[in-house]
Amino acid sequence: MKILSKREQQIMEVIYRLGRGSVSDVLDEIENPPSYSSVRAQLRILEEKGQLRHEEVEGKYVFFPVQSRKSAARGMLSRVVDAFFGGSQGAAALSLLGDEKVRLSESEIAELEELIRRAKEVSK
Amino acid sequence: MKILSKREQQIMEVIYRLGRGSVSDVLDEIENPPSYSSVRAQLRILEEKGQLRHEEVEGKYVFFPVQSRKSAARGMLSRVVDAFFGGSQGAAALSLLGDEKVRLSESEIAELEELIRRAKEVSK
DNA sequence: ATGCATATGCTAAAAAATTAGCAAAAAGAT
DNA sequence: ATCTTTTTGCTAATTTTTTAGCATATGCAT
Repeated sequence: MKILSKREQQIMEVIYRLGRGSVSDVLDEIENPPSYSSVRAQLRILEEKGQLRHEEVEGKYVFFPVQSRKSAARGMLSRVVDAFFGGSQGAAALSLLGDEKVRLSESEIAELEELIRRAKEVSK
Repeated sequence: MKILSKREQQIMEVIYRLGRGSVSDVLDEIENPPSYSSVRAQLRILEEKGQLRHEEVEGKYVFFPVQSRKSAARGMLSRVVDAFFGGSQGAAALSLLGDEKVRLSESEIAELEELIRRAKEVSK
């Protein structure tokens, strides 16, 4: 996937956080926002670039990502993993989980245990 | 931390991957590279912005990041976690570990088990 | 010592990104 | 019905980013 400009990235992050949104929705989520016009232009550009699509809902355009949140997340994570963890997803995951403030839910713990079980199977 | 431009990001990623590097080192790591001059200018700008420092080694400048790899990694990860996982580091870690291609080393497995033990303690 | 390769410093040009402005349509309120 | 608000379409101006160019210094080989 092509690298996006700063503002474009910011807007994509908003869209992924919201799931979908109109120009105003996006505008409201931006810290020191540019004009309504500018946000509009960015959304149009992102649609041209194939990152977004829109549908008309009650007279206004609602934008949503073409790529699923999951696959976009994978893409972003793998970039960080490559740059900072030498491509090791395990190391990156440990960095995330090693944070003091992390609190895992029961189901997350269960999933982790399952993953570990499988990892052990594989390495046998 | 201020958001960097596309080229600046690309160069920071190279620097973090390499640990440190001269203009040529960085140039060699870029796919469709601009001129030597351009890379030089970017490095200078990144130094002005406080992202990099340099020292002179055998007549040439070697650039290295001001922020440690670890803390830069945390920053990048937390951005992705916020945008795509609603701030849940656990969910992000599971996404990383859930990848089919992941192969965990024995020590990584041990660390994970230790983390889980502690997580269970906390939730008791 | 001359020429070549590889550095940096500085600056200006070119390209891309970002923003705002104006016209017009549609929806809602009075 | 008219006024106000919110919307889109289009376009132009501004700002930032990205790039290259020229002058100059240094090390190395001839």
